[in-house]
Amino acid sequence: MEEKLTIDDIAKALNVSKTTVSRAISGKGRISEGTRARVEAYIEKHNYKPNSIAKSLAESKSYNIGFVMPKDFTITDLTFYQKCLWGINQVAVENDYDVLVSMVAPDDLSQLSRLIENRKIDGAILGRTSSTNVIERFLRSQALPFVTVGSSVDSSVLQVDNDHEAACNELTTKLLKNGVRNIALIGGDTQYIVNRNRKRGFIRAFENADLQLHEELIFTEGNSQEYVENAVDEAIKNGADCIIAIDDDVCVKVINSLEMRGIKIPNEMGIASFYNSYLLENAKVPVTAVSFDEIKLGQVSCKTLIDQINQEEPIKKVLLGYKIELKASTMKQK
Amino acid sequence: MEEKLTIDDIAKALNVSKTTVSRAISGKGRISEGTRARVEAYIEKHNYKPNSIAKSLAESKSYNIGFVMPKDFTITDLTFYQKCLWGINQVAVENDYDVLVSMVAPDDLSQLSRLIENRKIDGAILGRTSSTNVIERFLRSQALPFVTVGSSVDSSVLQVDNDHEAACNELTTKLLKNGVRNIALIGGDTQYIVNRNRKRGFIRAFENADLQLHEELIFTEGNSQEYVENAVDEAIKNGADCIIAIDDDVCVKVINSLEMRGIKIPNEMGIASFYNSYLLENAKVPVTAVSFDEIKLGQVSCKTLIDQINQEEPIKKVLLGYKIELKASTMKQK
DNA sequence: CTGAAAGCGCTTACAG
DNA sequence: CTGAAAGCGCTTACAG
Repeated sequence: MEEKLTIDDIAKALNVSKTTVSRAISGKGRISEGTRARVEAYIEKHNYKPNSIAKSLAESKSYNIGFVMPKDFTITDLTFYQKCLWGINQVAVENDYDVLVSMVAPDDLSQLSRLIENRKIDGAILGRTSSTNVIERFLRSQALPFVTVGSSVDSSVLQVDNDHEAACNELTTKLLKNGVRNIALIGGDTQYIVNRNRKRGFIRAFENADLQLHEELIFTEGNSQEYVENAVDEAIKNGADCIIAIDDDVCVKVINSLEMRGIKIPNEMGIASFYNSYLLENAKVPVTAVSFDEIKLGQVSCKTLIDQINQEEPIKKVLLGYKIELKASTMKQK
Repeated sequence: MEEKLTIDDIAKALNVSKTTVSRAISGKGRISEGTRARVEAYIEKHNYKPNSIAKSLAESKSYNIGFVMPKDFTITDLTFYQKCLWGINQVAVENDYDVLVSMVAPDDLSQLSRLIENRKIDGAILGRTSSTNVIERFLRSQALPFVTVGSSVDSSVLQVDNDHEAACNELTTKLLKNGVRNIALIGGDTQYIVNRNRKRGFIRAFENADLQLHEELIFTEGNSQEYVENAVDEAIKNGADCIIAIDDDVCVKVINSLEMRGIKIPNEMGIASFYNSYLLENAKVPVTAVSFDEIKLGQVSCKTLIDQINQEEPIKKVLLGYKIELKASTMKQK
């Protein structure tokens, strides 16, 4: 391997000053087209790559952003984060940033705080928001720019989210139009805002359609196997004709529960879900589901963050769209 | 927020030189216990945090390691990587490193190469190895220290792996002792070394037991729905009495296929799998499976890498253990 | 045991 | 449009 070139080497070789070389590279400050081109040609030819650490030190910027994800993820979350990360990374790279991963728990922000103390990141993207917004408050106390993926209870926070409320509202409305009336909503922890928003959309659909909401069919305080099984039992007992699962993981549990109880999908019970992930692929019946563009979500949140880091007046709140696909799981056969 | 302290501030406040402060912090070089303690006390009191970027520049080290994962992951992979990452991160932090994530494809090493060009990482951990070992060769050409999680075809590479061959061998042996004879092996792409190793362990079990291996029951060239379904059909046709799935994802597909064909587990067909992940939780029958300690794998590979970065003569190849749990899916009821 | 000084490789006021 | 010089905040030979 050849020795790494420095800006100094280039300056000497080209008989100009380091300042000039630096300007030619960054494009900042006045510089004649001629010199710029000469420098560029030299760089191209000798495959010069600036030392990003030196740049960082001089500019007091790390050119890294942190993607903060919770330690306690479910499998659905995981694929979600992964796709998000993919989008984030794409935009980050385009803007000359790299992405550091940080795993936190509400009671353990040590990893994140270490990253900040060490000045390793210029900003952060929060993968999950909760109603306690501890992480948001922490980041603000550290004066670190950040964006949340998912809505925050704190409206002053930059946030990029799917429009979960509208999505759940539209899904529910479609199902109601399809003829079911006693729709159950199962799963989720209303500590998380995403679940609150879906619930709100669900309730609103009944209001808009002037139909009676069945409170006794709402089970939104858990995701565990036991919780879901129990919810399914209750739903059946209370006359549900359709179940909306809060995510694909819960959906799989619901499907298994129904199967064990000998209840046929869709004729005896309709099923719909959120995310339309890999998990539904193995289901016997194609499942009606809302899907989101997680990669886009990552891209937009990353762009928003970088704009903020660069003081470019980012938009405060962005809501992305969704797609609803009605499939066999909610189409009764005559 | 108060202004960030620098080593210079401390030196002035304490009436010593920067050199001394630096030494007190790093522990390198001779320094009297008294001054060391004074510096330490000051640091503690004023919550001084060194600027890691300046340190990086002075030492030409980034104190970052890259975790390289493939773009084209399956869901099983994903949870695997996640746990691994968790272990890696733990050890990294203990050693003052942070972890950058890089996603690559065999035909697109751009992200990784960018990270290296920008000197953003001091070493890398490869999450997946393939028989083409393109990434290994690339990293070597860049003279970057690295470790593979999983075995490499290139024996000169530092590698940390589960002992897949022994694991599959022991699993197969146990099943044979249990009385089944016509064991099928389904799933996996022998381009990946892990799958080759398992296959080898599988074959060896038959040799050791002096039993006839059924070549027509081996289907190790794919993971897709179609491939697995077809393999299951063939296996049934060829008289299999037990199926070993190459991973939990394949296992779920196998279970679904069997169910659709009305074949009962375990009485008509035994089932066993690898990883024992979340995916098996929703199965109706508890599934016999080999499980690994992915977090440990991450920890060990990270330690190995850091040792290499620090020129501390790491071990060339480490094989970690496994655990086999026999469950209902392979216990015929009388 | 301690310090003055040079260096890591960039950026950026400031002066021309 | 261009350059000399100072600075970002550390580390580390070298000398004492």
